[in-house]
Amino acid sequence: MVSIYDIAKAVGVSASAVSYVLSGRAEKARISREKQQLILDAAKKMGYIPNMAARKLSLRNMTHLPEIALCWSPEQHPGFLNTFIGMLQDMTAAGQAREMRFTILPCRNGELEKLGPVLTANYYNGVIVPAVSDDDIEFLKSTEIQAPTVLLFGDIPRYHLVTVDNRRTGAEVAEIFHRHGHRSVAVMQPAYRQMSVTVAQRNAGFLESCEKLKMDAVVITGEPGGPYSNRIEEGRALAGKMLETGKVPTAVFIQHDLVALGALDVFCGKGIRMPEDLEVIVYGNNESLEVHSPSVTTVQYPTEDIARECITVMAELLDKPGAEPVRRILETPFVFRESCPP
Amino acid sequence: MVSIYDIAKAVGVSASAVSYVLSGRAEKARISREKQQLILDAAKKMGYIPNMAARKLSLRNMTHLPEIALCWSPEQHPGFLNTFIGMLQDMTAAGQAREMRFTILPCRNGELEKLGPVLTANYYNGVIVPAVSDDDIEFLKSTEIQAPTVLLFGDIPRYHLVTVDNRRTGAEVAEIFHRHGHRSVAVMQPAYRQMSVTVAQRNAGFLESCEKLKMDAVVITGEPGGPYSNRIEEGRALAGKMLETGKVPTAVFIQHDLVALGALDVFCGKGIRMPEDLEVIVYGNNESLEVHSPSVTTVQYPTEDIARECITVMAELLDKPGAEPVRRILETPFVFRESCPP
DNA sequence: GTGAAAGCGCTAACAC
DNA sequence: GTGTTAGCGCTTTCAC
Repeated sequence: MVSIYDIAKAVGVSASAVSYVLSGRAEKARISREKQQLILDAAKKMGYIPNMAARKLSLRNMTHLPEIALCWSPEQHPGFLNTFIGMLQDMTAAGQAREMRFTILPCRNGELEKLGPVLTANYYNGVIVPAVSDDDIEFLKSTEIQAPTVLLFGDIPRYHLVTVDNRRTGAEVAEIFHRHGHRSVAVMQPAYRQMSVTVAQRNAGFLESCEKLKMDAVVITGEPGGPYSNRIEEGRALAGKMLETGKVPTAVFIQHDLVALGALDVFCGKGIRMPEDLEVIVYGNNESLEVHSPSVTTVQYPTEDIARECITVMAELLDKPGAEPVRRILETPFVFRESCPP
Repeated sequence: MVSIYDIAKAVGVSASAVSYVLSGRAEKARISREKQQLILDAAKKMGYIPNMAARKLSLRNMTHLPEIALCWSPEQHPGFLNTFIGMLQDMTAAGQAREMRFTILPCRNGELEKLGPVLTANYYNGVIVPAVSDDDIEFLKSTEIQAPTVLLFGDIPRYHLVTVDNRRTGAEVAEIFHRHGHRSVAVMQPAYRQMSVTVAQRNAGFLESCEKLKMDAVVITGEPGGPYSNRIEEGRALAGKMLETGKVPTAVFIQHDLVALGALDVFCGKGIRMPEDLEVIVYGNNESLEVHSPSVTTVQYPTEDIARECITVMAELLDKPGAEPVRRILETPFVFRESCPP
């Protein structure tokens, strides 16, 4: 890394001159025009990038805020990040949580391991991690993160946890279908490069309950790398697959909102009436499920609650570190609509 | 701010002992159990929060990445943040952009001013700002940000800009309506706490073209603080408002995807046929507009292109600072569907 | 106009 | 086991 000293040496001036020029306060020290240009050119040529850690450290007037790493995969729940930022803004504005700075560490599902060095280097005052796949959980288990760490999924005793009970959600959907007299049901889910543990848990909960309740259940899954350009297309394909099943189920639990939009489109196109011919429950928050015709019964991942809880827990942990690991299991509300009345 | 020295003094040990204990390397220095506990307790009681700037500075083995501030308002395009992170991940993985760290500075529309101190303190190697309201633009104009700064909206000559031509989009919609023989049209937009400049620009472009083309145009807008629980409800209300208009327009440009979902729901409910009775073009990316019945013609905010360009520009700026301000105006593609065929 | 030097809070090598 | 000390890269005061 090139520092102001390197530049100073190259140009033949002192480090402070470089500092003045590069932080735009040249006139304050009345550095000569030519010298300024020399320094600027050298900095550019040498690829100088100011070291913010050093800058912050020496800027004593500014209070330093805790820095939290938010590991994030774009494959996650797409609206969560936005909700999270909104909640942070609201809570700090209302004085409900101390101020913090969130830095996003992008990371694909299953590739949390790549963040290993950053996470273990104690670079952040806190860490928020969605442990989305088995590999991620494995990695976290084998890694000792010093900073207070809040998991969004994946239960590891020594870390804090803010999550929902996916298995129970799956089971509840099965119970509703059973109560409605269905004998043959299905669960539909898109393909994941690395199986998402949350999907797998809901799936397992659903299938277990089906077995207990003596309902036939088929699993309809996309193929990783299948010929779908997006989740809606995948939903269309999966709906086709479901309708080709020998005994077409009379109720289906669709685990992804966009997949649902595609599948519903196919169902409607084939004249399948919902809920009369087919009851549908969707796991997802996409607002359009509300205005769809028929309107769609959903189970919601409670993004706002999760975000609020996450921020609260993190804020508390910063103030009293070393607290006993917290486990907050939040409610996943059912919103009953036409596609599957209560 | 309490430092390890404060703790050391309070407990009566050396700072290095405190450092060892608090960063979990107590056994490495073989600090006695009791002393560890003493230090831990004191840190907790005194509300110690490690200063990450100091930590990073002294951890010499780790390379420091440029830190970019991403000012963000949750009222923005909701999926953009996610797209942005995905794009960042993809581009750095593919070696198309140097690695960077993005820190999110939450900030409501029109309240950019509150970030003034952070932005002008040279705390970040780069800044990305959506200047969404007139107040924001005013603030940016009057502020001198040293770090390379990329605007997502709002044209300020000394900063870089990656954006779309909203005025032209509005004009193009009007031209399409005119070509289709409409004489009476409408533009519909939700309420904003602070008027969004992008909405205002599309609005202006639309109205100007309407005037030029001699079409009657009404503006249907939500009231700030109106009785809508969400954008879909607001769309329903606005649709009602539109239908009460003396001369109901035969084509409408809806500036928000969720508002559109609400409005379309009302139109469908009233038996209004699209496109026969009413042509609809929506500004928005919500996927459900594709599967809506009728499917909806949209103009898309090109999130992926914007994100890619933004990252590219920022990466280049880091390597050669002081470059001439860049202006990248990206295309907003029309996707023609049933609600308004080409 | 310019450079030397102190110090921001922390880590880690080293001496005791 | 524990304390001393030398930086990390930068800003800023102060002497020249």
